[in-house]
Amino acid sequence: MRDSNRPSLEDVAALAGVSTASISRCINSPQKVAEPTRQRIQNAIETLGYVPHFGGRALARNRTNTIGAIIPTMDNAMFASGLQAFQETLSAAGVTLLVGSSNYDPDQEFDAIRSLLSQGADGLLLIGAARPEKTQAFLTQHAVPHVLAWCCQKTGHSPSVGFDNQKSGHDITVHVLAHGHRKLAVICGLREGNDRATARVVGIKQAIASQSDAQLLGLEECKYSFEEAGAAFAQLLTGPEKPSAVICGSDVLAVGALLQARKMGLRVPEDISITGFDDISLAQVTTPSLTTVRVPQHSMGRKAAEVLLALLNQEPGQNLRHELMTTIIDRGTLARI
Amino acid sequence: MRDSNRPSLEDVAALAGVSTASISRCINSPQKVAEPTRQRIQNAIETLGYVPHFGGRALARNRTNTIGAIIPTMDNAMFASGLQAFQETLSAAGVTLLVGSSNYDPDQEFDAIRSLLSQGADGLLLIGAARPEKTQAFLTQHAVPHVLAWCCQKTGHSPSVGFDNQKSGHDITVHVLAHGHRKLAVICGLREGNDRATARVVGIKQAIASQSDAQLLGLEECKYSFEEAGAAFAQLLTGPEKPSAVICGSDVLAVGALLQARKMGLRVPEDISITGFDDISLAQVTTPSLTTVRVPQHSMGRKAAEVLLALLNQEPGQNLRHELMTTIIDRGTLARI
DNA sequence: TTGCGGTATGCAAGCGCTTACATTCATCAA
DNA sequence: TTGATGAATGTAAGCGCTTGCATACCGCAA
Repeated sequence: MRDSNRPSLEDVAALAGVSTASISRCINSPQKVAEPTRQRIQNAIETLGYVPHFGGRALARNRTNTIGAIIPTMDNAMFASGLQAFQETLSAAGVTLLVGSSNYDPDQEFDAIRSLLSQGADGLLLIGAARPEKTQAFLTQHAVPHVLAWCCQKTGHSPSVGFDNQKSGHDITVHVLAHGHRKLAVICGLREGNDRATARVVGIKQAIASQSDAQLLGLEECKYSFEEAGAAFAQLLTGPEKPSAVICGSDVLAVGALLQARKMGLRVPEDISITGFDDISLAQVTTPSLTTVRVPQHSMGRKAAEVLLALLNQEPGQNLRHELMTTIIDRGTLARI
Repeated sequence: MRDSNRPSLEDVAALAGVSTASISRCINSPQKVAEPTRQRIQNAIETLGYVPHFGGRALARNRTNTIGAIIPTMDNAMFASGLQAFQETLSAAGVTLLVGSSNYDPDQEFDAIRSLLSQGADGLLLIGAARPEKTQAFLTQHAVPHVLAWCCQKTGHSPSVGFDNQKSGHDITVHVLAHGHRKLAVICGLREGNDRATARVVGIKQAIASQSDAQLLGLEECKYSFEEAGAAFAQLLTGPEKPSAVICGSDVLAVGALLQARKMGLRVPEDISITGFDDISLAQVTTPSLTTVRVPQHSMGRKAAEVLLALLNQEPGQNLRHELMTTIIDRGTLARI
């Protein structure tokens, strides 16, 4: 789009025989322009194939109609469908999505934030609530409109759309305990800088602690990959006491564990139970399919977009904290003892 | 970022005691500015927390350093990891990614193209080669730098980075035939407007045709969902003759078929073989895991970004057509007869 | 000392659009 | 008929940045 013969407002104005102001009005608030003129302008626009110049517009309006989202990764499906819903909602409102990824690294996230803002993002979608002081300060200093997703803020000042990770971790654990399991183990993602993973574990531990005869035999942290999760699973089974259930902080981890269990000749759930978290499409596909926690990704993405748009349009009286509910999906990897 | 107290170049200039031109130079080509001045400017920038204004810059330069990608959907993992690699490569070059989605609909794709361009995208990533005349004309008329991915163009004038869908469809079919299968059936995505799906089927049919005693018992088209694929699979088994192998145009379809087969009490691959396409993570997770065609998503995404960047920088002598190779991954859903 | 070449910096003209304000013109009540 | 009113349009001043050109300055050879 850098052909020098790109038509400008002026060209359209000349063709239509009106001033540039009228063209601009015709585009941005058509009702301010008389019908016949509007027709003439429309024609001129079409014959020239005129498209408003983004930079000019952004400069004059001081607004880009662009929103940035920074997600840990698109590689696994953990965020994909939430992001898809987010994008669709924005798109329907004429706003475009800029994406950046952080690879679960706070520094990379900070860079991505700066980069997206310098690319003109009017607002941001961020995952989770925990971030370094530096990042937080930057957001505050620049008064960046933003919403946090995949988490829910009871306190703090950022709008958020998500669910209570700790409670969900607690819930699934209670569910596992209710199935009679007493010797548990946990596989979770790297918790440093990842408040969702951290909160889930807190919830899990809490539930275990409140059941006097239950014990946590081991906890392994690893990256979100089948291989690492498999290794973590193997590690958990090296001790003298074997867990009867392994609670995983994500479906990706659970699937890695499941695959490894099979490799080790363990039957799931007869020999050992495994639970996941997220309910991404992987979960319904394994054999047996995964008992897991369903996260309402789609509605979360949509709602997050709505909140952010409301924020940008300064719509008053909006509820800026949305807590969505997770559900336990009972499938085949959790046995009753 | 629309706080009125956002510092501008002028503010920085005042603080540093130099002209705005020097600041601009200091940012864009530091070697043109003497060391002590540069120091002073840097300080000023930091203390003010100055960030260049995107619109101003875009206007003056007539370039946004932004690239748009329009993919059918992020919902399933089919494009996610390619997109991730694309984004990472762009990001390393200081370019930001805008995303749009088409839902496999040419009209939506056209809208997305216009929208991304009007958002200032310097170039575009598009999936596949087939698009309506209208869209094609638009791209040509506006001289939009773009690269096609997930396909490879032998002719035509658009740069492309991808693989030969037809050949890959042919290959997997030959592979199936080599396992002794003679009664085949196919499940593919909706082919209208989807040249990848179409080409794969062409390749499949071609391979079947060249083996005189092989026959194609049926072909079902459906959306990329487990449910629809399951229904398609069931449909294929209603005829008097049953296929011994079902070739699927995507892993999502294959998994849907696999799930349905199990539901119908069919053992895979003993009673019926199933093959997939794409090798997304789903494929290694099912039981048995999926025999499929691996698409080099990651290198495709990276390469596509490289080509597009070269295009934008007018780097000469670049090879603008890249054909990557697919590989057949033999896992557990294809039996030898 | 003078003049030259080269480097560091400043000046100011845009880039394409939006919008407050000014102008024009038709309409209508007094 | 006249002045007030308001709708439709035009005028022109920016928005914040880049960049070609002009200027100032320095060191050095003649």
